Amino acid sequence: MSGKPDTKTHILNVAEKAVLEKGFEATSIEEIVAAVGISRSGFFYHFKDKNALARAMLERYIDAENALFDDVFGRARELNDDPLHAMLIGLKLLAEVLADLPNGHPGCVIAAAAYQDRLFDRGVRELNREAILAWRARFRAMFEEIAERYPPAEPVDLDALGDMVSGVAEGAIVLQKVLGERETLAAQILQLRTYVKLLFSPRAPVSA
Amino acid sequence: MSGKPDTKTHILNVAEKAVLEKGFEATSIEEIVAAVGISRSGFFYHFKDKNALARAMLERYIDAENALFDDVFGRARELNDDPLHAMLIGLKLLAEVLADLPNGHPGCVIAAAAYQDRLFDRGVRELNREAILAWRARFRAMFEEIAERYPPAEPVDLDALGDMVSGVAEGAIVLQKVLGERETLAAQILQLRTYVKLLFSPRAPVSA
DNA sequence: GTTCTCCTGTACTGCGAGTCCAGTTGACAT
DNA sequence: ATGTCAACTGGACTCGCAGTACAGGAGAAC
Repeated sequence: MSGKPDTKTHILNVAEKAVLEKGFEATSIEEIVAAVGISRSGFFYHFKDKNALARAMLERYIDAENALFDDVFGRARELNDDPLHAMLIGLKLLAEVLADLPNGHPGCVIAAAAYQDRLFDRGVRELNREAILAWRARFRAMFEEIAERYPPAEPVDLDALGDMVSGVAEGAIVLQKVLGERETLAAQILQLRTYVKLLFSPRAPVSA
Repeated sequence: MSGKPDTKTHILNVAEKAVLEKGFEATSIEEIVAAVGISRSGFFYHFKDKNALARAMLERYIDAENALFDDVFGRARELNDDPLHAMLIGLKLLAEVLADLPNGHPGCVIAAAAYQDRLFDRGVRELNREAILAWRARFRAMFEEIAERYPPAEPVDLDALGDMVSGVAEGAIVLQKVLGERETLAAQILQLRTYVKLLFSPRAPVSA
């Protein structure tokens, strides 16, 4: 396919890689344009400033994550129409996909932005917020459907449960980055899967 | 007590607050010394460079977290000698402590460092790594003791379960920062508590 | 052959990190 | 009283990077 991505996409590719490796501030425009093979002026032609770059990166990242979730949980639902089983399959697929990434998940642009807050304008922060809320809503809806059919073993706040998917992933990415391990993210997703399984699987207490 | 912390501590206090609000790079030495009321030269008298500041902040943060865990899980164990119940009490206490922080948890220096990697030298990264591994070991040991007495309902990787405590906390802090909510961190810790409860509580399948 | 998009090149401002170093101030020691 | 040491101040400097300004070029599209 694309032997040549357009320059703007090329910049985003290079920038994303560098930012996830080193942090946003630590990535200079100088090195980005060197890697892309354009001039500094060329960069500023495409992006007003670094803030615009951050915004574009975030938008792209959020879209990609949404597409990944659509794909994984869509496929899972096709495999099994039961909402609980679909969720469990989806989480397993997700863990597999994340484990198969060549160098482990590179990190989350959302968290990167969260920890370098002041660099970004309100728009960027708002974008970030909306993405997290959308994921909460997405997973909450899925858990609601499950909870209707399978009463949870413990009382549970479905918003918190929805947040847990993004939260566990974010946290695991941090751990993975710090530890330099490749398996951590998948392992944590599988822990979450076990939780969901236990929470919604039919069972009876051992004692009356 | 301390009407006057010494200057070095004062710098660390001011810097930690600023860094967690804005990110490390976005915090200038200029504004730190202005807030502390010393000169730039005064700053460099105490810290060789910003890296030294980061290292000192990390060390302090890790020590404080360890002290918090010692306190919370120590108290929990005093309240109940059963390892599972102590863990459940400890997680509840932890959620309460974190929820009671005035402005929510300010963020995690570990994650902040993880996402601004290149700024720091190997020593800082190693420090970070050791802290995460120490927490893994700490919680793993607690879960091992629990698993001996209460066979887990699902096969579980105890390292991953140990990591989950720091991981869920890290992830929740990110969510909380992005969402601007105060309850997220406590809610996520309570989700983890529910997972632990379900995983280790005695039960029997509903059908033969 | 004009116009538009996508650049290049140069030259500039301004900020913040980090260095160097000379000098000050107050406490404490002898 | 004298010396000395830790904890600073102040000023001057270098360097790297973000961002601005603007003039101009190369190629496709009409």
